[in-house]
Amino acid sequence: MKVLIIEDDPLHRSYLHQVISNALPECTLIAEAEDGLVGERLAREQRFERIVMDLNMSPRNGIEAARTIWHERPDTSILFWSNYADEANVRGISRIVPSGAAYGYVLKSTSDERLQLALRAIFVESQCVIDREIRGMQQRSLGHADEFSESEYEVLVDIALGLTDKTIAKRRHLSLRSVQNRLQSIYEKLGVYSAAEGVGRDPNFNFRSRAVTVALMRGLLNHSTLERAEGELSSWLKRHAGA
Amino acid sequence: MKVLIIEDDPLHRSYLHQVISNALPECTLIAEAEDGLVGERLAREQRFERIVMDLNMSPRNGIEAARTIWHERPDTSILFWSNYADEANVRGISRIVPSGAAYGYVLKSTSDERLQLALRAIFVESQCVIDREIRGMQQRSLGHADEFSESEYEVLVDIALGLTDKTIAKRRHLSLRSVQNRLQSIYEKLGVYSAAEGVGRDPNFNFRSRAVTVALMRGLLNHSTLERAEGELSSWLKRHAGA
DNA sequence: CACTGTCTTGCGGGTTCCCGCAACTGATGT
DNA sequence: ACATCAGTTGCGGGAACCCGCAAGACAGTG
Repeated sequence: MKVLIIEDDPLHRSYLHQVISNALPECTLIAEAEDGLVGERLAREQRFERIVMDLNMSPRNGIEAARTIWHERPDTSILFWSNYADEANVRGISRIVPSGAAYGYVLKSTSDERLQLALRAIFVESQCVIDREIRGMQQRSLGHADEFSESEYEVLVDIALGLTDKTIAKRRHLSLRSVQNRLQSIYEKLGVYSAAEGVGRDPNFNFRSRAVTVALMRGLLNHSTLERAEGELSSWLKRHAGA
Repeated sequence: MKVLIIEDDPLHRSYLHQVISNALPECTLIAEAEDGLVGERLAREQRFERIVMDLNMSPRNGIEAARTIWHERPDTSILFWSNYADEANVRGISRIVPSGAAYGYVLKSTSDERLQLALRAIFVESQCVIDREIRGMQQRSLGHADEFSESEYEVLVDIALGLTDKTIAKRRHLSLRSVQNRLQSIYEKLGVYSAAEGVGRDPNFNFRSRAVTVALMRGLLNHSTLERAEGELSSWLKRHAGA
């Protein structure tokens, strides 16, 4: 059995190395990569099927690396080991995980034992292991009324990128009014209408830009989501430059 | 000599502990705190005059802890040891450092030797040590034309919080038009007017909300700055509820 | 089939934003 | 005293935003 570690912090890397060799004595090779790019390369060249990786790395964060790795070998088992329980991360991962692949999401703050259990469950039993905190967040954001539908999420990203209603409409193939409807429900779900639990709409606020920071503070959006979206946007803008 | 470590990551904490005992053999006591609150308490109760602390912690991040610690004992020497070189952090620190206090800002990615040198320089020689990357950023943001004046920065924070022009004017005691002037220069300095180095203003963009994310991606604003500002805002809103 | 709930689109209009233009203040330098 | 330059304020207007209202589309249900 071979395991690949992709993690930029050297301390965390060596800690992981040690925990893995404890939890998986049958492991014969533990390789390390310090960012997403060399991680992708090692996974491809040495055909790793078991990977533990961090999410917040630069250049090339964990989600992007996982995307290309899973694209090349969909049966790879990946354990994400991250500091944060951002909804942006969870959403990003659930968008790219191939059906049938074993994966896990464990917070760095969990105990040694939990981490070891997760390692065995994923790499030996091919089970999926999601930390309780993450699951909780998935439920909360999925079950309740303030769930974000995929289309609402897209529009949220677009206003964060700073697009006008009109441009969003063009990009997402909607009418102007539909975009604005989505905006209204986004504002409502983000609770942007009033700072202090008031009922009415607070005339002190510009809902649009407040929505952006609220989404960021809630972890609904994060740095790398935005960078990725920015890239997609600029290529779209080039394609539609004439229009 | 006694040193206090304030750092939430246990691995980084023990690493710091080890490096400190190496670099400062004359040190007789090394205490550890895992967040800003207990850090403040320990510093107060046991009268630490030398502190190494992380910036990104919750609850109570490094800057807030440093503020209260310096408030109680302005001669404390503090070495900030952080992952990021955000302008928000640098700005936040330079706002609270008492005149004459020795402090340092070192990135976690620097080598052992540099960290050890910094420790001796600050805690033994009472010098200030700022990592080259940070200095570079200070220069870039201060020397060039795209420096942000303090007043512009305030307005930037306000639009990130989602205030309307009118409310910003009331809060900052300006006319409406002055606020908008500041906005214009902010937009210009952030380079929000066009995605692809065009000259004119891109009608696809809503400059206001784009400015927020650009500022965040550049590290001009960050999570904890915004939380702090949000708190100040809500108390201001309460005071001026009737007006 | 009728009923209901969700989603979309158009219309109209009040409000806010964005900004060019021009006048005024105040500080600085020669 | 005069010129200059940065910063502030008012005015006016075009564009964008926010949203209530109502009409249509479409799926699921009894």
